Amino acid sequence: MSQNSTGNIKQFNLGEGHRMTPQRRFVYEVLMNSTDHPTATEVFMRVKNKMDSISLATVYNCLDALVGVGVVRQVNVDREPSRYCGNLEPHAHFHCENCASVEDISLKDGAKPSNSLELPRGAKVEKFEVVVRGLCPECALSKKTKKQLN
Amino acid sequence: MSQNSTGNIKQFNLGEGHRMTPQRRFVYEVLMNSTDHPTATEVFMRVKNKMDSISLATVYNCLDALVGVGVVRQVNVDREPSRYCGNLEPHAHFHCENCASVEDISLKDGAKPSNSLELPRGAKVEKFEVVVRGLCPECALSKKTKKQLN
DNA sequence: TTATTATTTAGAATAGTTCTTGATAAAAAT
DNA sequence: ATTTTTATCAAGAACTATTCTAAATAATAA
Repeated sequence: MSQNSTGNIKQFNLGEGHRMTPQRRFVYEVLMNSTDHPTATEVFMRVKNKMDSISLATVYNCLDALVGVGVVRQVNVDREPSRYCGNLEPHAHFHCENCASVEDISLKDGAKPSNSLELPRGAKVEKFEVVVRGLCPECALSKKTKKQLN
Repeated sequence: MSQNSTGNIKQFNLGEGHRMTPQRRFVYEVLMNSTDHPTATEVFMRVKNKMDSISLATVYNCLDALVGVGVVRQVNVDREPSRYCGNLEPHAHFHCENCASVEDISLKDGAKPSNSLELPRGAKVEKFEVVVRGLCPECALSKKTKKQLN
């Protein structure tokens, strides 16, 4: 069973003028049961297993709504397809240039990436996005092995 | 005169099998004379003033070549059009959600954003990208003023 | 000079995302 | 309950930044 089973999904309202529909609930559940930062299309395929009638456009709508309400994060790495993330804790992302996986990176206790920046005086900061690009441990290992064989 | 006048543009080779063509030189000069992180289309328009025959596809080709050689940085914020940056010093970017401008943010002396991250053991880090989103000083001020008027 | 290779150009193609429109469903008002 | 209003869904068209294709051009190597 995944780390957040369907039964444990947090209940919440979407706020004034927004409805919690079955489609939105399924999209939310898929994200809470995923740690691999699926794209909209991947979310679509996973939800479609439970609700065959759902459309890709609806998944985009639902993701927009959930991101807008703040219960889901949108993660962009370069101009690749947007990915979605149910982890609301402040964290960064590691993007593997070989296998294209995206993993969460947690922040060291008390450390803020913003502490190392000379922020513009008077600017109002809304949020930080930190992306680290490179090779994940698995790909770093397999590339090294491959290089040794040549 | 801009901070890097055309006459002061650094000379460089593109390496084995790569040619420094007039198109590439114009694209490079535009970036060295810009601090506003133009998009490919904006670079195209600026180069077109000096070389009317250049095409947008060529600007994309040139930008790719210059980024590949490492004399120019590609900056992505969300999934907006890629922007290009002649500043090779390690730095972060501030993106204004109101006027969509992108400004450089310098790093505090000796500080590395990576120091605040729990990087995956065994990962091979290629580069960091730090984006701060919010309101630039000008927009923060004008929004505050507008709010006071209401 | 000839052959090879890299580059440019214009336009077509691609792909993720957004938009449009009519249908459906939920909530509010009567 | 019934009507009215509003929000959402679904299918496909439209949009747009970027990449690809193919032919022409230019530069380099032989």
